[in-house]
Amino acid sequence: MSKVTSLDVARMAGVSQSAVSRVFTPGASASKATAEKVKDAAEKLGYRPNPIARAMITGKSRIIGLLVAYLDNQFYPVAIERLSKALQDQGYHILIFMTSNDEAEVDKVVQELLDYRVDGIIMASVGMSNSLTDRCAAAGIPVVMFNRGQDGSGLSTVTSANIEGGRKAAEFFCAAGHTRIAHVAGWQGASTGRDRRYGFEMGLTQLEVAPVAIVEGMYNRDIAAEVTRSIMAEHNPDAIFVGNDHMAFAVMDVIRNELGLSIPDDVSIIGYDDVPQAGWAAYDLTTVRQPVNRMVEATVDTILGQIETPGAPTQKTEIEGPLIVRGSARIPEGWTQ
Amino acid sequence: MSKVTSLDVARMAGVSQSAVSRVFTPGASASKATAEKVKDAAEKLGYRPNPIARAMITGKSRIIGLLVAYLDNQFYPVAIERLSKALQDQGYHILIFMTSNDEAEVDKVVQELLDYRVDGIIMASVGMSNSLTDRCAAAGIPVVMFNRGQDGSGLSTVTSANIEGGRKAAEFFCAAGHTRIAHVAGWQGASTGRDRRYGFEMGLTQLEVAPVAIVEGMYNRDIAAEVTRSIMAEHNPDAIFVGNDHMAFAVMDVIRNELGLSIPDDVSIIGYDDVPQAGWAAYDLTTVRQPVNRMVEATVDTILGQIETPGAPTQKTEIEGPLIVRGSARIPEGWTQ
DNA sequence: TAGTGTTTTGCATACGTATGCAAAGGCAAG
DNA sequence: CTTGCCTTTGCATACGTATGCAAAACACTA
Repeated sequence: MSKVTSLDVARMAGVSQSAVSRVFTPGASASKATAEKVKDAAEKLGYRPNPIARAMITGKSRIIGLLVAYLDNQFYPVAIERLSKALQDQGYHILIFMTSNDEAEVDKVVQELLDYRVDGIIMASVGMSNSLTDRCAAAGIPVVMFNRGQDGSGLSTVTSANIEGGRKAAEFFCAAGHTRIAHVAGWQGASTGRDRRYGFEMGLTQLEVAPVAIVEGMYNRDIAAEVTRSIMAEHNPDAIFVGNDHMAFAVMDVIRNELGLSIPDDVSIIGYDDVPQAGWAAYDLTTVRQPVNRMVEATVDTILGQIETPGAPTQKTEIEGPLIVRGSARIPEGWTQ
Repeated sequence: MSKVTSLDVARMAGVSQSAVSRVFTPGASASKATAEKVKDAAEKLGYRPNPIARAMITGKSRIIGLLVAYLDNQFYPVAIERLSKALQDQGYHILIFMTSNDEAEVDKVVQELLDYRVDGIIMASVGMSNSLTDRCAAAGIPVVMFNRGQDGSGLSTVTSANIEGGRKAAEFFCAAGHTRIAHVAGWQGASTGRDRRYGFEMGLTQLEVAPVAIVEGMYNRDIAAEVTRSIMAEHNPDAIFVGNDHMAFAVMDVIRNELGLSIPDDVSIIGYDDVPQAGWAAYDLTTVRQPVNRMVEATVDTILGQIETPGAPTQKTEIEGPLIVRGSARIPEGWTQ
């Protein structure tokens, strides 16, 4: 039974409870001798400090709350895996919550996280009401938005260079000589969706090409498939930039298997994210990579920085990702970059 | 600042701190009148009970530890999403850990969970040393293995009917007239891998068919691809049963894109799990479904049951799943089931 | 040896809640 | 009005640790 407390250890080692506490508290003063005695006794009794009691005193739980909206888009499982490992290495633990993007639900969940006195909150592709960001700030709990910006909130964010990424897709299509270009955009309620679209449109404009269609796919597979059917029927595009890989797979399925067209001979496709499946032979998707590793690294650095240095300024990190050229989009002649 | 305690509420409501506590403790006695006063005051002050302090007293944290090994196999993200939502609905929270299947690492992580006094542990496709199961039992912390059996451990398990599933694949292949049948098995260190293989072999034996090859794919995409190349070169099978969908996609990629063969004309493929991608047009995979919803339901019921009724017997739940017939395997004539 | 500065140690208390116990209150039957 | 029973309430304490404070031990110099 693991009911052994610091007091038991103290008695066995012949010291006070405070001494035991200090031995297990990094940065507290304890002589070499007592540390030895205490560690021995602790070992013998199988003592381990109780994190709950510790959190009670210090107000620090060494727990980080993680909110995630989607798990069907492979990008997030991968990111979570990395995040989780990185934080574990730093001695933090993750309290995970699945939530929709419904504001009321998010607020409820965040409130629970605040109750738990988590040391920080990471929101993966989830938005947060302003009243709630205020509450977090008031409680001194740092928040980092992963793969999502939030204007005017003063929160730290980590994203890829979405505008630039959208522009890259536009340039690649134009360089390959496409003229009937469409865009199945991500949810316009999210900054990623807006930025990629904006960058793409801007890129086309600069090259003096007008898109034949831009429709919203909501980052949802079924909706993406549905709008693809309409776009193809109504505008017959020869190139489609899709707001993320997850939707791009649906778009490709419709084009190849329902319409019997060939990719990239009839239609070129570019996605966004570079999830693992994008590299699988069945899709072989040309896509703008979001550098998960570096995004995770930045997220962890940011949140730990703010935890350890309260009052540190928030950071907005934007990480550039390359266009990964595979076989789903026609390759411009002489393309080297 | 959310530093308002039950004492503050008590003062405002003109009652004792105990009264406040009782109002917020389901099943404690409090009169209608004081409940009213207390709730009003709490509302006004923005009071919320501190779960940490509560856990300190009761020894119950309302946190459940979740260990996961893989997230690249889509089956687990989906399961986690369901698990998470179901437990949230019951007022539990999830502390999630990513871990390899390395025993030392698992033990370390579980020890941390024990430190946190979690109310229960769910292990998704992860094994646990016997010394550790003993420790959990001693600490009175129930453990449920999700999608993994563990012989002789006395732990509760929730799996699908893997042996039966393997047999279904064998019968389907034989009914379709396949004669050169192979199996890319899952990791034989896991009960799922062993059971599916055993059921498959048994099914073939009963129909008096001998497999041309059985090799281990380790539930790993790259390894599965590699063994597929060997199998195809050496044994030229006309049907392959693959230990899970995740590997099956790799197998299909190799067969279609590297070898230029047709599925199912040249080779029939059956997978296991029925992950969302299996239904996507690019793969259209015939597969044995693991009924995630019911498995999650059983897992939640089991663990909550054991939490609420300490000393309740462990349960081994096995849930049968149907063969989902799609286009990746030749369909036997007159197949109706 | 005395004196000074630096560690180390123990004591006591605090963190925010739940709960056993006994006192107080409410209500109905006699 | 008393008796008895059930409900509600407050008091006090406990959970397991961290930490400010002052006493004690130590190290070193003069």
